[in-house]
Amino acid sequence: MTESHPSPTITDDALSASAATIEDVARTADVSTATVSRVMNGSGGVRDKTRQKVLAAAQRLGYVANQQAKRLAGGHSKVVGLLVRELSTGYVGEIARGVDEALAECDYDLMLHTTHRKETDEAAHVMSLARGLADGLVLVLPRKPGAYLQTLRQLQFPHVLIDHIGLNDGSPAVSATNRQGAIAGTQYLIGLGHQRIGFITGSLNLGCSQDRLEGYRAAMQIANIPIAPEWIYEGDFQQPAGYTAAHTLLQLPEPPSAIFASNDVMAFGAMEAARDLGLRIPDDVSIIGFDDIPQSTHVNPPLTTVKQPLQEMGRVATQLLMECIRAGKPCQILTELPTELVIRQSCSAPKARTGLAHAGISNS
Amino acid sequence: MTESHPSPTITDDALSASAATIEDVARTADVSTATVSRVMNGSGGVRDKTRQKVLAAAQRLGYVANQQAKRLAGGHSKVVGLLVRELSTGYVGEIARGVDEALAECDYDLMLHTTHRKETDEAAHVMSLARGLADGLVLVLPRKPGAYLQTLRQLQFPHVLIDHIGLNDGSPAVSATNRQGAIAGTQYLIGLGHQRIGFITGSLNLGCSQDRLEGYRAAMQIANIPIAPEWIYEGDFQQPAGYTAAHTLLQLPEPPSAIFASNDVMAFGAMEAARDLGLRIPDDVSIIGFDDIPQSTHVNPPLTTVKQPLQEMGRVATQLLMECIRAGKPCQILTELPTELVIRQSCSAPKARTGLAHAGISNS
DNA sequence: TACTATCATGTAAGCGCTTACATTTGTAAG
DNA sequence: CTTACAAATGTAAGCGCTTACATGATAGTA
Repeated sequence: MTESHPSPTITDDALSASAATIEDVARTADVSTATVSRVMNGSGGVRDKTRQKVLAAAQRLGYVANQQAKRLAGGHSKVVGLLVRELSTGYVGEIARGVDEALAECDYDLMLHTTHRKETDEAAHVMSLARGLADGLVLVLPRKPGAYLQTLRQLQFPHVLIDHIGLNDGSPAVSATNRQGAIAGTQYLIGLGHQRIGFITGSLNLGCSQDRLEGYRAAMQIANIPIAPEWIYEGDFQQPAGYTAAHTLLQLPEPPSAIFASNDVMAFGAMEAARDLGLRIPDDVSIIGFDDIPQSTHVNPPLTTVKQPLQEMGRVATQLLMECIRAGKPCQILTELPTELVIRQSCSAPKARTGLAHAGISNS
Repeated sequence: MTESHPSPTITDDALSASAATIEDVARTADVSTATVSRVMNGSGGVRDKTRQKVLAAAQRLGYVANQQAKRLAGGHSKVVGLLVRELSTGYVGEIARGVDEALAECDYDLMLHTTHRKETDEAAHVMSLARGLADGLVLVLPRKPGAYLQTLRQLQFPHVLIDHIGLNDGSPAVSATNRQGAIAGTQYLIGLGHQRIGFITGSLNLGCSQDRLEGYRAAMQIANIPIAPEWIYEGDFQQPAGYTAAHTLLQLPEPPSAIFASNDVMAFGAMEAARDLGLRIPDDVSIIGFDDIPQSTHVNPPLTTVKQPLQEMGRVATQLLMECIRAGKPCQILTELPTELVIRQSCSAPKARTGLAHAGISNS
């Protein structure tokens, strides 16, 4: 296709430019392709002298096996697919990093697919990954897994979910102790003396959002603090939602003295809103997040948050996946990794607030 | 290997569990595989009635083409490889995002490979991507491209470099106007009244680092300000280096009143160092970065920086790549995208000259 | 009605590899 | 020096797809 016209350097091309196949190596080493394959894959049963010969030939020709052909012929592709929503937030980045590291250890490659592109294609892409491209799949916070999860299971295709919607539908999954984390965060706030605590939820169609909300509720109930309905604001894990939520909450007749955002990104939004309203953090309002993404250390003030071991989640999920691949079928395990309260400087005991005298409407 | 023993549910398996092949579809639709292929690829020359029949069959069987086979048989894999160092810094994330978006538009998939794993394997992986896995390659800040870049060119394998080491060795590349950016940043500092300006370089084996350093030098020279050798500190683009550098610079007998870090991450380190030394930013020391990664807005104070259009670089590189793929060979283009000074709050006039120097800023 | 163009389909040869199985070679025992 | 068996190697059949080419169907023309 690329090279059809005769060129004066055909011989050269054949030797260097166009890629060497297993057959070229076989010919050069004067053995069969089977032997070359055996040598390249270390399958044994090859005399040492022959092995050397083949290795030398491969080296000389710069032979690199064609992965597609390899996979097609029944081998493994040494690729696992990673399905994420997008890569801009630190959240996914951290998970991806964990996945990548675990993969590196077993010499696998990563096929990344972001679903924020077109929601509709998600299923098609998953299937295409499963149908030949990858040996396994890690799905982070899948959007609409209903469409393919069952197929994946039917196909016995190795896959692991991270932060799945929460239904135990038989696929292995790893997540964090969301409920416990939310309880810890809320109790910390309560311990500081807060009574009126606002809560910004994540997308409520996600299991983890539900769990966090529930944790908040549980902690409040344990402390015997009734929750005013208007304290709970439905967000979507995006910064603007955090901003709007906090903006609304803080202008309530009796505003909360602390705000618990279901993830750090929304907490950032909340901080922005507070600042725009002329409120100091944590003096006028305490803000706590969830996730502990890298940025959390850098914001001003550094954000107190419930740490999710993101990287480790990726890592564990991948290791689980490798086991599935080895076993040739999904292993039905649900793993929960512990969350941990990371105390930084965005929370303090509540103080009498001066009020909203000057709501400076300045945006950079 | 996995399934060799006869199972009692063979028929069931064939129908639902094990994946449908083109042959299954052909049989179901009562046509040849060639026709199915033509339908699935929209190659035309199929009667409408037949098309419907095939489509229906495919639908019913849940048929998804096997990419490996497709690619092997001469088609395109619709995959491009993305080679990056790591994914933790926002820098790569932004680029990857641009790449991903551009890819989404042409319905390509992304194969991610991080080189921070093992430097030695870089070449092998590149070749394995080139040998079948991908249709093209985007290389971000490659470590040791010498080993394979030439091969890639010889193979006429479509590839584009981002932030390449700077040698114009014939591969298409996109980068930012590093020199110009550094000049702009330095001149901004000078305009504020700074004379003693420290500079933290990136890894000096990288072209972009050289260019930025050179830009700094040029701007200083233009302003006729001699540079004390100790003002220039060699960093490596990592936060700790920024910390150490600033820590050292700020404890000089005559410390600089401003520090220009070659990337934002090092600027964050510098800010940390300044704070640890009890210095206020920007009152006691001005700090400026390079890149404008997402975090830069969130740090305290928000970082003034030279923006590199990271996302766009990824996007442009990808578009370039698609052209190469279409053309079937690398197009020799060097693209430079403009940098832009983003003024936030980490720089001000030096303390000693407060009030005097605010005039020279040309940016409204 | 017979005879071409023209279009729709089928046929089959690979793509580069793995692997079960067949064949050859080497070797130790009879 | 056979004989038998294990180890090394070769043979060839796919894996699921694309695509040049062959074939059959359809329709237009004389």
